[in-house]
Amino acid sequence: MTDSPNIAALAAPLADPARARMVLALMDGRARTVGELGAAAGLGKASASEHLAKLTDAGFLKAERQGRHKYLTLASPEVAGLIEAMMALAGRTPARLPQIGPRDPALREARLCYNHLAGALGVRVYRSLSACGYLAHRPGGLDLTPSGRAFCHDFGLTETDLAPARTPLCRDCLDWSERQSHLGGRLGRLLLQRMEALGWLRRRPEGRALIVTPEGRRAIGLAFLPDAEVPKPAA
Amino acid sequence: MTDSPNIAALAAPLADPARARMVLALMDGRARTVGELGAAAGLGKASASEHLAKLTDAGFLKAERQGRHKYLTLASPEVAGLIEAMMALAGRTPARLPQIGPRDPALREARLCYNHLAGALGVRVYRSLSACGYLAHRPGGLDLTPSGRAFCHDFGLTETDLAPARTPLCRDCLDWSERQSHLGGRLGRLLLQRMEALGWLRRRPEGRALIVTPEGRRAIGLAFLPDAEVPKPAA
DNA sequence: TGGATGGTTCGGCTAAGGTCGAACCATGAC
DNA sequence: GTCATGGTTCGACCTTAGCCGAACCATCCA
Repeated sequence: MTDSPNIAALAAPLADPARARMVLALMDGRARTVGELGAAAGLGKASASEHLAKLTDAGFLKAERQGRHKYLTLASPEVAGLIEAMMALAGRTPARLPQIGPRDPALREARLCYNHLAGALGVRVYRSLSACGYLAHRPGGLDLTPSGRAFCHDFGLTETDLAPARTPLCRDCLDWSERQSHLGGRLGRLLLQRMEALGWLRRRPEGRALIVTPEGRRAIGLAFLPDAEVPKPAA
Repeated sequence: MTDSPNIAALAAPLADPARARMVLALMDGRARTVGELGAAAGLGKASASEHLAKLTDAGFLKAERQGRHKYLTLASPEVAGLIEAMMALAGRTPARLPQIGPRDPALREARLCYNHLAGALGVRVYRSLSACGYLAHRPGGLDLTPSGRAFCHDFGLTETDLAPARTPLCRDCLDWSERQSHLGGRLGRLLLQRMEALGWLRRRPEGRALIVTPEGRRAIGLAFLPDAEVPKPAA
């Protein structure tokens, strides 16, 4: 009777509004304490603790103790990917309201998705890299081409950054607000870090929205095609 | 306070085991009546009706009346895709049990995913088409190349089959048991239909598993590479 | 050592929702 | 018209689980 994968067990932890808000609050990839997440969800300590225990038991969250604090993060990029995918679908289901995507324009333009860049800017980077032949799309996922590798070097990434490792270098991630892919995986994280180091982007103390600095706006305009054509199938 | 997309509202309908079983029962793309789905979930008429109303309200299912029957199907390929993605993730979360993928080997080899071919065979077809340069992967999705178009003609598909339309011709679908992509979209459906017409595959009256006929096994061995290499990024 | 603070556990309250039988409504068959 | 049947609605029961205050435990600080 129960030979099927337990979708229900996977969905149940997310089915509570308070828990969903907590998970969403972690979508910027940063770690939060129990108290912070409880406050974000409008709960007391007790409820927050129970909810978070449920989420970690279900494998959505990972906990790490530091002194008397307990820091919670999303358990894996796969989890983050599922959440973004659900957001993308949730945005379209409410047939009653045209409320598509985030209201906050800053969130639409550039935001953190777990640990990489998302939003219109993330999609633009992804499309530009694809159009220039820096990313190769294959069935299982995504590869950095040799020319892409060269581009990354010019961009300031090191050999060791791009070395093969256990986790995939490139990864597709469906963008919630744009309904297109942006770049995740280790490379997504590295590019974001580099852009921060270059002063193009800055994180806000709160929230997932990223600040695009004036020089960042200029530099990105030069480095990435504004509305890249998708590579055409070979003739 | 509720400025975030309501993940919870999306997850809640799936969070009940009975409802999850019903949705899973529809993953073969066929339509079922309320009574059939209730029986599949082990429920009475009353409960089945209520659950199914909830699922259709949430946008997961689509209902169509025929006489005194009410036929339910999955609402869209997007929904089917989310379910398969959740199955893929649910298969890995139970850190306690190594229960990966379906127990039924027939289900592993070839099965219906909504309306196209999934399982090891579906992945093989997908990889072979990609390796032969028939499918072009681009950021937003997937395209049929001119040579792929020729292949489809040889395979027995018509011009009108492959004509542009509102719904995408090709679509990635993450395979639950294989953890790789297989081919969805209109082309996925057409290929499956063609394979059935050729007598390569047969549907079972019950369940999602497909029967691979002996001649089908032979023909598929000739038509599709057994373990195709993934196309390498351009040098 | 004592106090402040973050987190967990416990107990009790309450609301939500799943289940079923029974009544009811519609459709189709005779 | 009458009956059988698929589906929905209603009412009652009961379990689940979310919520909080209070007690408790652990850690850090003074």
